Amino acid sequence: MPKKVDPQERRTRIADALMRVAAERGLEAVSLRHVAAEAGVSAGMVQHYFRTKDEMMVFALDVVRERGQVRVSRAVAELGENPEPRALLRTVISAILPRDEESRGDAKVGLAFLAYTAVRPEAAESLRKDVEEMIRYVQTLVPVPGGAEGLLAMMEGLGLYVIGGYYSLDQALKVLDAHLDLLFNAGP
Amino acid sequence: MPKKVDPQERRTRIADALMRVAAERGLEAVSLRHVAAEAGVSAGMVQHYFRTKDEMMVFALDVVRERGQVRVSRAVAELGENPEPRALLRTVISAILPRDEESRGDAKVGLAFLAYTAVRPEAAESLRKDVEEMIRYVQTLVPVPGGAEGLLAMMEGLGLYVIGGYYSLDQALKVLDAHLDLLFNAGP
DNA sequence: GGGTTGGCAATACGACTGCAATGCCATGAA
DNA sequence: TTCATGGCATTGCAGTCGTATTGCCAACCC
Repeated sequence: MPKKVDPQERRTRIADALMRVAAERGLEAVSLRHVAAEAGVSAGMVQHYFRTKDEMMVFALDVVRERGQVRVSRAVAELGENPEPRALLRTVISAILPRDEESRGDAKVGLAFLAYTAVRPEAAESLRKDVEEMIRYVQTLVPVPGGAEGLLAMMEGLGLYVIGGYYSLDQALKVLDAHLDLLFNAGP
Repeated sequence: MPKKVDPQERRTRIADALMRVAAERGLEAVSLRHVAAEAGVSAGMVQHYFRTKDEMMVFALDVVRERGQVRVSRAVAELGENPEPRALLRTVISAILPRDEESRGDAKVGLAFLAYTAVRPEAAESLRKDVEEMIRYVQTLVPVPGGAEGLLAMMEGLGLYVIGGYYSLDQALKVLDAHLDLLFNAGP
């Protein structure tokens, strides 16, 4: 067995290229050849690591999700032990909102994938699991009934608006804080 | 000058077909030939009314926006004169959320266009105007500072979740009502 | 050091794309 | 009736797509 490489590394390398293409030119510009060119490899190699385009897409989607989770975990870790629910929520949500160029790109790609899965429900499962998990998690932190779902919805919407350039990140955070005020003053 | 037809009617007819294709199979399945087939006309005719594909897309986007505005206007009209701000907001927002199959399709297409314009800022202008107008309008109705932006963001997020199938429309409306409770009890 | 095998490149193929060019045909003006 | 013209259909073209196939090449085992 000759030439050993790390397939996982190759795959994420390719997926990274995919995400750059998707963030800059949209998901519909994602083709084997474009991704290969962006990754600086041959189209044949892309095919070697992803037997089909859909396989590549699903993998890339997973990478986006994972990077998001890492961002959240890191932000939460910086918060120390036993943080207040409100501070925790703010940290989690502001870690999810598009902050720098990387997370902005990820958000764009995520949006594109959302539209993608809105029509291919079979590819939506991993997204679905994430969202439901998130809802349950936030529900344990929000003191107002029905408030968790609303807060998450608002988060998504704020993300949309930030991507679209309607709000800056600062404005979005102000709106978020105002809403947290509402939630945590109406509580006990 | 022979055979007079109504070009506007033809164009909206084609745009309708475009939207059916996009709602069922995604925006990337929108091609001149598919749209033509769906509309039951020849591909040449589509080309005759839209010199380029982008022209067709932009037109279709406008149709989606317009249909949304009509839905809102109708719902508001049914409300009678001088409605309470809260009732007005609830009516407007629940008219925007995906309700029946038509508005659900429109929402899917809108989502796809959002991803589309996230990468083609030049096509986003009409969307942008709509959003900003909406923000200003809602600001006149919400008694809490920063509450309008949050409410709209929440609306967008709820729309996403309903499209994605995470929430039913009823659940989304419950969440909306809970949030309106918060807003209008915290106010004066 | 020959043979085997994993890693990758190159090519070919059929389907599909957006778009331009061309042609037919019915109509209304002359 | 003739003919110019707007409305539309057809066809062709150059390019890109995803995928299957094939072949080369370097590396390891024996």
